[in-house]
Amino acid sequence: MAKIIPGKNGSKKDVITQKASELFMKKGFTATSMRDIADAIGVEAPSLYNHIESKNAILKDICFRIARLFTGNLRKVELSHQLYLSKTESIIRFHISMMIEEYESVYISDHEWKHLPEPFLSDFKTRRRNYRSRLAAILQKGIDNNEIDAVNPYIAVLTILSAISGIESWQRSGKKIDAKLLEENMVKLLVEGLKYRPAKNSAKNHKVLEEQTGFHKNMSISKNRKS
Amino acid sequence: MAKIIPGKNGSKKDVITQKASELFMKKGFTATSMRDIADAIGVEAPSLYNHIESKNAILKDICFRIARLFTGNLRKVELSHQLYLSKTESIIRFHISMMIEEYESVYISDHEWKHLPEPFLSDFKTRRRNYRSRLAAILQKGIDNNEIDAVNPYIAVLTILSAISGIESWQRSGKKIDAKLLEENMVKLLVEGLKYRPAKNSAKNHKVLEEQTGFHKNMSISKNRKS
DNA sequence: ATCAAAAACTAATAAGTGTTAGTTTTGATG
DNA sequence: CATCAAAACTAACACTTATTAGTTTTTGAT
Repeated sequence: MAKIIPGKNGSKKDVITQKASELFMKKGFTATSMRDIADAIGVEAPSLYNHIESKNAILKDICFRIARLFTGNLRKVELSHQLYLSKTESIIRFHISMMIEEYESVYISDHEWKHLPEPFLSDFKTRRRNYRSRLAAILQKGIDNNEIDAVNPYIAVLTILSAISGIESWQRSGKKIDAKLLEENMVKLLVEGLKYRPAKNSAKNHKVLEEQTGFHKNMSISKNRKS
Repeated sequence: MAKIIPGKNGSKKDVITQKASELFMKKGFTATSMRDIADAIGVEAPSLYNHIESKNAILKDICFRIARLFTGNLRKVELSHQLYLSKTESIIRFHISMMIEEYESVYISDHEWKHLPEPFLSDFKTRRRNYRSRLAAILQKGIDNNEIDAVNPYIAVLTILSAISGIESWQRSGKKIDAKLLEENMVKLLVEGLKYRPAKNSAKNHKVLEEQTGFHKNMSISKNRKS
């Protein structure tokens, strides 16, 4: 009789959750059956129900655990004393490291949350909206403080978060990139884009582009800077 | 007897593909049944097979149509005479406008491609890899040319593409943002992050951050610039 | 060794899946 | 109106789904 062997620091439930995460990520939540999970563990499907409540409950556990981690970090950053740009950067770094260390769970809570059953679905969406608002509020204060350039903070939040959530597909794509290199490059790209830059400093560089290509005419990025 | 009413400029097959796209996006490919699609159109499920080959074929059509559009644009940009930063910007703009105008199809080809049946799955993955490589090559030339700051081009490509693919969740989130505003803000964030900036120009701003928070010590973004 | 609880098993259920076969209805043409 | 193909229908198939019920095996403590 096959059995579930609990890992060093995890219950049998954790073993199931972990194998399920792997499969949810590889095949998607709906396309993964209880039999798939059971097979991967080496056990019959009904046996799983001695440890878990339902397939939906596995998804719920994954999504809400990740949500708690992100919310916990956000609270810590909100209470810290840093410049708003630094707060933003440290949140970005947290997201990246979560994506690297827990990418299966984070991926699932990013991509499969829509299959949560009510009332968890509504709850999750509310928390998600709330998280983004609080992050946008930090950006807004950074803008008011002249640390961050005048962008629409909601668009910036969305851009940043979705940029980071794409790391997963990179993980999977064979060339595993060094984590530190990945983090530094992404932070650079995202934070440089946010930084407030007095107009004079960037004028020189812009000029070059205008002269050579008519850059300013139909595709300037500085034209609508105030909007 | 209910029937499929073809739209102004589309066959009955197009009607099916379009309704299917809506549902694939809202519920996911696997969670959407042929009966769901048929119900949404107001017809019985087997009737669909007078117009389409299979459920998988609907997905295949969606994914490869979008792939063709992106590849077509990329070729055009590659052949154009612009600075590499401008090429990058115009590709970014194309992605954003595709996301706004065809967000259901683009979303599906971004998120549901893994459910493609072979041999289409392998084909799609190859095209995807290829597209990213060509985009990374443009960035690399921009770096060599001192138009783009020295980042890892693969990471930059990934960051940019996934940032843009996140627009969808914004569309859905109620507050539909003005398309032009969205585009300008995203382009600004992403292109500013790429731009080559001689070290001197940004020094002043950096100084402020260092003095106030010890920013440079454990979370500098300029330290590892070479890596 | 005994006994109870935990956890595995088999069997079964009711519902849902994509799809095919065969039949009827529809709509345009002569 | 008659005809014929296009396109709808109903019925059915062969599977798969998550989950429950009931039974047997395993495990660990006495």
